[in-house]
Amino acid sequence: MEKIPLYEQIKEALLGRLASDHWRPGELLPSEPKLAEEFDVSQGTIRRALDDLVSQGLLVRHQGRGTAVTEHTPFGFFHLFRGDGARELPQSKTLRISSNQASRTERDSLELASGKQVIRILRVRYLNLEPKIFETISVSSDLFPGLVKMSARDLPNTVYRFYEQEFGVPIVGKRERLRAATATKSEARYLHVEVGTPLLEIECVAYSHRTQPIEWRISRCLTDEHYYCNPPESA
Amino acid sequence: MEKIPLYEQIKEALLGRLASDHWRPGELLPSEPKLAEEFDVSQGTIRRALDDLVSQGLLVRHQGRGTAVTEHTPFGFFHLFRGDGARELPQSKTLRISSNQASRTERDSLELASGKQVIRILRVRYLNLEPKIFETISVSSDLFPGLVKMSARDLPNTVYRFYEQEFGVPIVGKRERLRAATATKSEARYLHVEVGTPLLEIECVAYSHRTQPIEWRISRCLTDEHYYCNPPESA
DNA sequence: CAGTGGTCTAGACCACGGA
DNA sequence: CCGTGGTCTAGACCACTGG
Repeated sequence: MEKIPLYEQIKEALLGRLASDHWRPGELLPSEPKLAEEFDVSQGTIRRALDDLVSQGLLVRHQGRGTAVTEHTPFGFFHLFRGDGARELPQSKTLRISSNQASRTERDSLELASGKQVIRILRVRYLNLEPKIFETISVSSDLFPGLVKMSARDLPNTVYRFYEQEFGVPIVGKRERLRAATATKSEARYLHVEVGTPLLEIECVAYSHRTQPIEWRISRCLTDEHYYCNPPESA
Repeated sequence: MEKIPLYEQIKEALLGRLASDHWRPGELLPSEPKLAEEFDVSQGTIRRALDDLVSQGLLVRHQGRGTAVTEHTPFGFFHLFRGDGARELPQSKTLRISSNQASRTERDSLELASGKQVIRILRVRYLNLEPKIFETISVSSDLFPGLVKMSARDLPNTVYRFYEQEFGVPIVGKRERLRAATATKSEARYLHVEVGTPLLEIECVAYSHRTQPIEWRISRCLTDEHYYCNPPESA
């Protein structure tokens, strides 16, 4: 028999509601006394559950106002900084959106059954108006119906909010792997550098609640004027 | 007037004892009721302070045993993984230990006054017996008296434990910046690759308690068979 | 077994935000 | 002003560790 603490059960219940869009990002949750009454536990137990979700980054507390679902800023997940430490929001130009049979790597990363389809997005991202990142994104076709028929022009700059608003798929965590690489011919063309220029390769799997993988992404970045920061800069 | 919560004051007090080596790594702290009595607060307040320090990675709890000062494993801070996800401990060969006037970058990173001396350590690190990392380390001469007179042969494989045990300087946090680079002539020689081979450059400032910078390090890594992982793999 | 941390309760008072 | 979360208390019972 498993012995699961009350606050874990409550976390799980709240997680379910968050995942199913029961509350929208930015929306206030019921107050702690309300939740305590609903789950028939003490306020302290509710606090413990909420605290955990806050430290996971899913909720934000505001004294005097309430506890709200986190609104993910475009910055939240972007780890590239300018040499002087300033943050800069990338502009994106989507090159192609296509649908394909998932490759072995895509199936592994996204935990897809063999034979499943994925949607691939190819884009170039600009920092300070200069092309700095060449990026390929893969997501399951099942989770994003109709995405493949979108025009490249209509794909927004930052896709995580878009995933959430258009397809109800929230991105709340990611795991990244970094390597050094060199520019291929096509990357060199898009990034205006020579073939063989060193690039920082960031392979990223983004997760929704409960660690379900949603998106697999490879970003190949020019780091002549930027760097990847861990942990992200405070400012 | 500042209003500082009790648990923050207690954290600060405990932090002071940790920094001054009042308790050794691995050693058990007094129990929660003992600490509560000593600080004249309730056990809950002590728990809150300890919880915070645990989540900072400074303490570890063991139900039924007690709360202990974290012993930092050599793995704790090493973020390079093999392609298959396995962790591997690097072997190190120290090439040179020297003392120099701190450069501008070193002064900035280590928050040193101008004119201060630093000790520089040059080494090559091996993964699976192959040279994979070329590393330069800088620390303040003031904090590590006598280090410069050590033989390169006697410098241990992993230096953070060494800093703590020999000089009473604990490393409890770090900030890393990553870039793509290419091998210089001397790096190419030591790493057995060609000049221009892409390298992952990790610039790292390591901190002791209360965010005092202790060590500045640049690691230039071959990532043909390894990657940098964020967050670190669970296993 | 005694002592530890882990969970949970019920209450108090405070600081802040918005109406 | 009221309702929110933030801090703090005092106590209960449980689960685990060690001798």
